[in-house]
Amino acid sequence: MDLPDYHPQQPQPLIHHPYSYPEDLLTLEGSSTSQELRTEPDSRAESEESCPICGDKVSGYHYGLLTCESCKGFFKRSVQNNKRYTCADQQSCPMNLSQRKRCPSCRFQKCLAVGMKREAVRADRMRGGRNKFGPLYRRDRQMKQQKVYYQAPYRIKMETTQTHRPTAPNDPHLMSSHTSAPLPSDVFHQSHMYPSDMGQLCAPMHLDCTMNADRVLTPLSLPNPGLYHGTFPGYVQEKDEMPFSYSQAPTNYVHPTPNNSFTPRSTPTSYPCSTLNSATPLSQASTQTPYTPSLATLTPSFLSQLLEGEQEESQLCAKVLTSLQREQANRGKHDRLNTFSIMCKMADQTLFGLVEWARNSALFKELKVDDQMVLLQSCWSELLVLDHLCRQVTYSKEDCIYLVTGQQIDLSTIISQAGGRLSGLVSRTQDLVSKLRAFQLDRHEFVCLKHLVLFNPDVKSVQSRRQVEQTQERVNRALMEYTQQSHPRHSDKFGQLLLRLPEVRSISLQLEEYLYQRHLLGDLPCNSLITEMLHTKHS
DNA sequence: TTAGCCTTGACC
DNA sequence: GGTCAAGGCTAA
Repeated sequence: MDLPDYHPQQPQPLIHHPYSYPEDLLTLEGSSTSQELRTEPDSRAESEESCPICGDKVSGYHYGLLTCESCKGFFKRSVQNNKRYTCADQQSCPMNLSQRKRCPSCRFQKCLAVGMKREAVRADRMRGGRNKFGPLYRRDRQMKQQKVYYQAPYRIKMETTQTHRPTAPNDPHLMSSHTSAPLPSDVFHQSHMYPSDMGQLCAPMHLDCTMNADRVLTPLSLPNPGLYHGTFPGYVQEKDEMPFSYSQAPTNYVHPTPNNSFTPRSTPTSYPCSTLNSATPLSQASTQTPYTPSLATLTPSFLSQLLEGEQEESQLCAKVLTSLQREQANRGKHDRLNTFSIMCKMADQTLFGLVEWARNSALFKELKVDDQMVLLQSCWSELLVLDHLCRQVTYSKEDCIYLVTGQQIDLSTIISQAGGRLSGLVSRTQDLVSKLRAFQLDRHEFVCLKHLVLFNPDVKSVQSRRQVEQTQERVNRALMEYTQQSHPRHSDKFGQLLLRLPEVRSISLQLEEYLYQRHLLGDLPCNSLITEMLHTKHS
């Protein structure tokens, strides 16, 4: 498999500099064997570190971070001469020691992306002396000397900005050991509604639960996190891993406040139109054929019930964390998951949650099991993308990506460390996040979009096509009525939302393609639902 | 144009 | 006076 931005033959450099990085490019783009390439923290002198731009030997701090001499010179020339480069390709050229000269555009972009500062190039060209970054360089050096290496059972090798601590799981399933708690992989097993081949795909992982349920992931803290650059994580980062420790969840902990005024998932919904009070029960309504839209009688209850099936973010977070902790606990000290694998596991657990969500949907339950299967098989990646979008719009800060585990990662970090293919995917998704933010999308609308994606009558081999079609029309109508009433001044919001769905579809297809290629390279974790979904589709 | 080496000068 | 991160020089 030829991945233009993936170069396993050229191990990417191990890096560490004051502004945050995944310790190695392999964490996001590398193969699952990347751990073999890593060295122990602080085992190398600063001069032996690798340039975050090209991987060459670092010669010192230059314009904000540790870089090699050539990238220092390149950046200086570019800024001093006000260069404007153009990439002849797709702005995703590989950047390493042998290829750094090929595309100055991508090189300069990477310089900026990893944190080199234009303002450190002196306008007056005065030589010598110190610049304003001196204290920052000093502090970074001090931090490098600290050998704080927390022995957490689970580490994520990526610069993150913790924005909240998830609530402790209150789901009794999560509190108990694996002997009694159904693993997420049992979602299919327990349903007994899918053919055996589907069930076999999701064999339990037999993981031990080694952590207390009331422990949560928290970042290590530094005395003066505010002293650092905005992208700096604010806590000690080892060269090759981003440590997390477990600590007791504070009793007064509150889940992060959504970025906008969303109605919490579990909170009873209110509607802008007071006339929308009576409701047709979902089960009754779904049996109506043909569906006759009735604004005054259907929408509120219909939307409420759609929302009822939504999973609490804190519960999902706890589930994912528990699963990851089990996984790590089951692994040896030298067999830790790399970041890409951790991301896959997160996505996998999220997908289990989405399958569970669909299964709990009253509308979905009314479909034949075979139809349920083909619909889920068709739209799983779209649901993942929508779920991700919802999380970003609700919780993430600008220029950050909010993980299901509650951690935030600077977008620049991801873009700079991921290969072109993945960073392109991330950028595309972020563009969509921005658009949805502008629309002030709320949870009602998201849940409608999820249902619209799920109930796709165009899926091949759907038997009860008419039923799927009617449900989709019904959700469609509910969304339209809701947007008209909740945003009367934005008359076209409904249409604008629907226009985003092809982009969701396109991103999801790109995601599938990317994941499948990584799967062929052996980078995807075994026994994952995502892998099986990919297999089914490609078979 | 690149990149390795040199010079400079404020800060410690 | 040493350090080191700026800018400058120059061979390739």
